Amino acid sequence: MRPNPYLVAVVVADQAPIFETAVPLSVFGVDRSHAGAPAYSVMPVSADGRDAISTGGIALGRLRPLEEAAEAGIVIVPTWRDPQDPPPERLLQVLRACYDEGAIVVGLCLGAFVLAAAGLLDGRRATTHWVWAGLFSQRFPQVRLDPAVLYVDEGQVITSAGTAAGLDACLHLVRRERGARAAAAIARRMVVPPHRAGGQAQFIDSMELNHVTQGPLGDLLAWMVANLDQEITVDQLAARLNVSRRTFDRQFHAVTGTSPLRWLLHQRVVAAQQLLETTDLPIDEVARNAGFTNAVSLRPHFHRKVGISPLQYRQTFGGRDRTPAAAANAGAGPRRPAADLIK
DNA sequence: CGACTCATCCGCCATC
DNA sequence: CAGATGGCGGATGAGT
Repeated sequence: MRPNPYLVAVVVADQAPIFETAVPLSVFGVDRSHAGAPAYSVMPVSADGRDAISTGGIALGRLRPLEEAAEAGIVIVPTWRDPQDPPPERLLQVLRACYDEGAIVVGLCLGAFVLAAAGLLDGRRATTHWVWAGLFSQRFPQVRLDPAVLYVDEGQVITSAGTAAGLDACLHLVRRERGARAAAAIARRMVVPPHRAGGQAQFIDSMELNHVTQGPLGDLLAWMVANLDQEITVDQLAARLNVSRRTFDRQFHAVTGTSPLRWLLHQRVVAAQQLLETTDLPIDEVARNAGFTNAVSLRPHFHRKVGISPLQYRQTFGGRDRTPAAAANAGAGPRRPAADLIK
């Protein structure tokens, strides 16, 4: 049987947080067809073969058997109870079968761990909640983790960063499959932006950064952020820690989930975003201040991470149009922590 | 664009 | 032995 592209199976797991679980149910499970949204239907399936107890002890019942996910054209694992807890083999088999039948498989937040365990991310790019990036890359070295972005679209497989980024991924999927108008209709009803620019690193402030990585490497990361306009080579960084180049690469990867250069590049794009928002410096000047040689080298990186050009970004987020949120973001000093913006 | 150069980065293996 | 370290080399990819 061909999977139905308008049927969305959501894998509900016992002990999984309710917010993340609710994200795909809210995007796909509410009929907004009168507002121009596509008429999806949602089928919650049980990851464990029983009712699920979620955050606050709320019971989620009337879940369908896992196997019925085979009918769905989209299968979403919205989160998982604990990244340390291996998913049941049966769940992994079902996900692989759905994939083989042509369904789009989505792992939001910790759901990326489940997709990776099923082998669906091997050799592909993916993301997950930044707190677990180190663990993820350690556990799944065959997956190319990008802990900096909100979501990664690999065609038949999509993964997203933590919590609210699941919304971005779901809306992206709607936009991709059904068009921008359909996605906008849903976003408008949910009162969220149809497309958020910038990656999840914008929600990691320097304090959190040191929290995750105390010690000499944490200091080094802080130093890198403070000296983005300098030319930084990996050999230099290794020398600063008094370890060999190879060991540095390994330690850096274990902590951040990425390689030094990719991490640095991302910080530079974020710095450029901030400068575009808060200053009127010419793009070339912005590029140099963020550590790029000129505007030409900034552009492709910026576009790849943010999705729009630096100039478009300034026109959208910079200048006099200061929403309260933008003003809060634009302040000097460390960026706001994730909680303030997501809650 | 395409060709070229060079740093990066990651698997592999020896060593501590 | 177990685990961390470091050197080597080749594929990759960024910059010119």
